[in-house]
Amino acid sequence: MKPQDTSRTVSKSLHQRILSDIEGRILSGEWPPGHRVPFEYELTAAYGCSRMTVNKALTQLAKAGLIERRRKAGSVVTRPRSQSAVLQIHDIRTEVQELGLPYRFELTRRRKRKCNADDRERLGLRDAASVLELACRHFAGSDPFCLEERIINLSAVPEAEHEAFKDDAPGAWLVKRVPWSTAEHTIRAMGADEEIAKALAVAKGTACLVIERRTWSGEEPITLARLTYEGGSYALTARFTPNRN
Amino acid sequence: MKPQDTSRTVSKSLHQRILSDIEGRILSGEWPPGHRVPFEYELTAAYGCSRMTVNKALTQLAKAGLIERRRKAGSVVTRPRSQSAVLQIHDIRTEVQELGLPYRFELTRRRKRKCNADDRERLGLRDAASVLELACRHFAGSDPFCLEERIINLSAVPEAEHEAFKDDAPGAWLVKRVPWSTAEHTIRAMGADEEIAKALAVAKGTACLVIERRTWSGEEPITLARLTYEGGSYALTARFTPNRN
DNA sequence: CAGTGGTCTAGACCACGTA
DNA sequence: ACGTGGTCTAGACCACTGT
Repeated sequence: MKPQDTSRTVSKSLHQRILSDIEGRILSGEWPPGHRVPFEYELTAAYGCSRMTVNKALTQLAKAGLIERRRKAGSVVTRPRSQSAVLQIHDIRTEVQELGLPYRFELTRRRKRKCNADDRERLGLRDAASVLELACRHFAGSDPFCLEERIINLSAVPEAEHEAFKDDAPGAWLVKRVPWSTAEHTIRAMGADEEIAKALAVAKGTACLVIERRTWSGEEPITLARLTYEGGSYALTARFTPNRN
Repeated sequence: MKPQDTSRTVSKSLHQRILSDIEGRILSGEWPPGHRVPFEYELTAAYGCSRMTVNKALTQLAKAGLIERRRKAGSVVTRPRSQSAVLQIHDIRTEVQELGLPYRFELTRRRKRKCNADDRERLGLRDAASVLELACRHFAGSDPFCLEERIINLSAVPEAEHEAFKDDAPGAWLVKRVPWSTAEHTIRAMGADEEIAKALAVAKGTACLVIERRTWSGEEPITLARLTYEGGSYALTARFTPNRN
């Protein structure tokens, strides 16, 4: 591996440049999950530095969860993690199954369109990028559990355009394919309007928990999802240990 | 500084032991905010190791935000951070003032009592520890903004017993004094019952956002807070960049 | 100016896990 | 058994910053 162009990233320390280089290759998809990262001695040769320096970079990447390291076998790029690792939102299928209920979902809307001003503002899209607009209902047993409305940035995830979302719901499908680096959640309570009341089979005005999640890979926006849960049947848990290792 | 007793923490690497030792002194309050951490060369002598090893520990503590490092001046223990650094819940006073509204709060309940079974289960208290039970209304202008119900573990924070909470609301007071290491939030939507409707001056059944926050310092439970906001006027934002530095 | 942290080196030994 | 990562050393030079 040759060091990437680092003309923009001057004045950083060497181990940080090595870290950024590798992180860039992983987030860009050049090194997909399962790809073997060069051994320490290979990086040592590539960057012309000592082993301690590349070790520092690789150790940090491992702590960040981007790679897994094993003696003798070397380091490999990790599969994209579910968001649950950070904010304990499980994949909805898992959530439902942990309640001991059978899970199914149905896709209720699926169309490709140019992004509008609202999308651009909320997801930070540029110009007239294409997005895939989806809606989906998740069921726990025979009851609607969650209403999902989502747009996917097709310039970031072009393969979504021809995906039928038969086996995996859009969220689960994305998590499997796209490594994300930043997620922002906005959470609020809202009385169900007519449309939501109908979709979730609750009375109009019922308190609902609304979670909007925006996800980026590096600087590139990936998806914007709005999940609406009936308030009484759902709570969100987030546990933090600030930055500790 | 002498290395702490590490009989329980065998088989950890040396830099991890150094890190744990210092972290323990900070979280226990033995080294309060502003306290100067020993220089690297002092730790080198105390632990009989090389400078790289203590540097690794101190660098991690700085990344975790427990200490701040400055050349020539050494490292000092950081003031306890507001939770906003992690989950962007600001101190309520700040939240209100950012809306451009005058802030005030009133304490509506304050009593010391033995903890009951419910407290023990929810906060992980042991035996018959004493707790301080508080309730508090926060106002934005003349409108109630948030209802806060809280218990504080008096064995962890004994000085709370004689605190009047005149200038600082209980949450702000705690953040200033107690360094926390872990926080867990549970978030749900709930229709306002009679009591909440009255306290927040909204109609019964209005969708409200309820945040329960449990906080620990190391293993010791500190406080359990329940914050209830009127749904339409409030949203919570959390942004994550998983462990990246 | 002097003292501290930031970074890096060129070695070393060991533990672990795979082959 | 052997190759890799995990850890540590005893130096070094430099940048920053407070005095």
